[in-house]
Amino acid sequence: MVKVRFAPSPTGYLHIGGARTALVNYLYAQKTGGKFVLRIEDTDENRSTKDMTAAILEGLEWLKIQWDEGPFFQSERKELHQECALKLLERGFAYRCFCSKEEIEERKKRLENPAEWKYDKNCRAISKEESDKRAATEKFVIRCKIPEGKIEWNDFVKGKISFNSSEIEDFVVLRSDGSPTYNLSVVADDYSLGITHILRGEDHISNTPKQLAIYKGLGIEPPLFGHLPLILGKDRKKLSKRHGTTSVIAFKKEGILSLALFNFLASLGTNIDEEKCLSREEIARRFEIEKIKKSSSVFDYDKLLFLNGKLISEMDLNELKEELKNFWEFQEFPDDKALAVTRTRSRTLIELSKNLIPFIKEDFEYDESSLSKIDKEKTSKYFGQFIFHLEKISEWIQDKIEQELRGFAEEKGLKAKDLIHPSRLFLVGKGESPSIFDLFYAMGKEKSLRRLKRGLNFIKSGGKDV
RNA sequence: GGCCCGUUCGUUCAGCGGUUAGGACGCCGGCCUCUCACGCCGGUAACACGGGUUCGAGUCCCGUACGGGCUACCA
Repeated sequence: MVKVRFAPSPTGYLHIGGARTALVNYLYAQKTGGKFVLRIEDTDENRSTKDMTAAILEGLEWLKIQWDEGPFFQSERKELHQECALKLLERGFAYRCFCSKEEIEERKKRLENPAEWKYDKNCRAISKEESDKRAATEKFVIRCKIPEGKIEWNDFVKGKISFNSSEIEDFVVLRSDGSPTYNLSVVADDYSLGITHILRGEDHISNTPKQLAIYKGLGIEPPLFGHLPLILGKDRKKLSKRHGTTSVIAFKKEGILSLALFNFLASLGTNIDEEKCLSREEIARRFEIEKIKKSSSVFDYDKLLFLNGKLISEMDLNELKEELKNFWEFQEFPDDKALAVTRTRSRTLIELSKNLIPFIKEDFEYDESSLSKIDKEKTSKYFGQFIFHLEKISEWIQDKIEQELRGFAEEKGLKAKDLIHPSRLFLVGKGESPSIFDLFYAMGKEKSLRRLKRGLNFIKSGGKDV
């Protein structure tokens, strides 16, 4: 059975790149009926925090990327990792290295090009007896012995990838303080958890030969590897957790819907529909790991907004209401009619809620430029009568309102616009809104007339609210 | 610098030896119209370059250029 994992290190919020990796793993597990494991790689004492762990879980939960097992914490599995290091040592695939950091630094500096430094295998030659003896009194690290030849694997995203062993140094698997190093922990955990496929960012490609060496040293079968192209920012640089604006939770706060982000992430590098939002189930059904692109893609916020806007206009109304609640700060909640006329012109929940405010809040301000555009003279002269006409309407629906408005305009020799524009400004405080008749209808007779009267007073008093 | 990976419109996804190189976002224009959106219609725009292989190459191979990743007793 397929078993995959997402193994973030809690040194920052869940960002877009991590979420994408998690998503691909999740989708692959869903598609194959396998299991998806969550493991927190919190072995970096200094940088890992509980808060960040919680933040990552929050991000995953919000996106509804559900894991089947875990979260496991790498920091709680140190003994296992150490056992593996010892086993490597016993089997002769690792050795103690007594070189101090200073000594290494010294030798490195002597190189014509220190950047090309790789551990010089100085301690590989030390005999077992001597090593055991020195171990009692000296500090040491354990290094993995990289075998001669080539290390290669058939990456199921990238195809065949090959490294020359000479390019890989005998890296540290166990530090001088006895703590395991990343590559060792990963292998030990992936193996003990029974991970069958490792799907991770391509920034891990260079770790793979090292991990393969450990698998070999341990005498165990390695899983299959697939390296996903990275998601790049507009500058075509790796999108990283250092870019605060890429945090998943930040998108939530910006009024992006979880399903929209889910769709957007799923569409990157895959042939999954990007014209409209699909359900999570449908995405999993369509997901094909073999079709993931080899090249990286740029994060396009406009596309996300498009998807989000589309979802807002088309999703189930009750669900939309639930989502909106997180962004709504007034006691009274807008009704279905108000939602119906504003949703198609809102790309985020924040926009939606802004568009809805005039339906609830009475004392909004009038937009300066829209205010300057209306004819104050005509408005003062005719609006009182216009309001009077509206008041007479018994059945408050679009057709009747329109009939009345146009009729009144004609009667007074006005253009419909002369009534529509001020009405719009008085109803929502700005120059843009749904169709005026829809707006009147959605707002209801009572509220509409109250706003109209307030507006008229405002104009008559020369710009003072009364 | 070294090693690894990549390269189709500005962005994104198709195309998997023979296509007028297609869709979407964005942008531009039009329709609708009371505004802004939505929607609909139309337009703009790409196979990085050079060699091969082949009757024929965006599709296969090799270089070059460019881009990215990694290069810790971090994960």
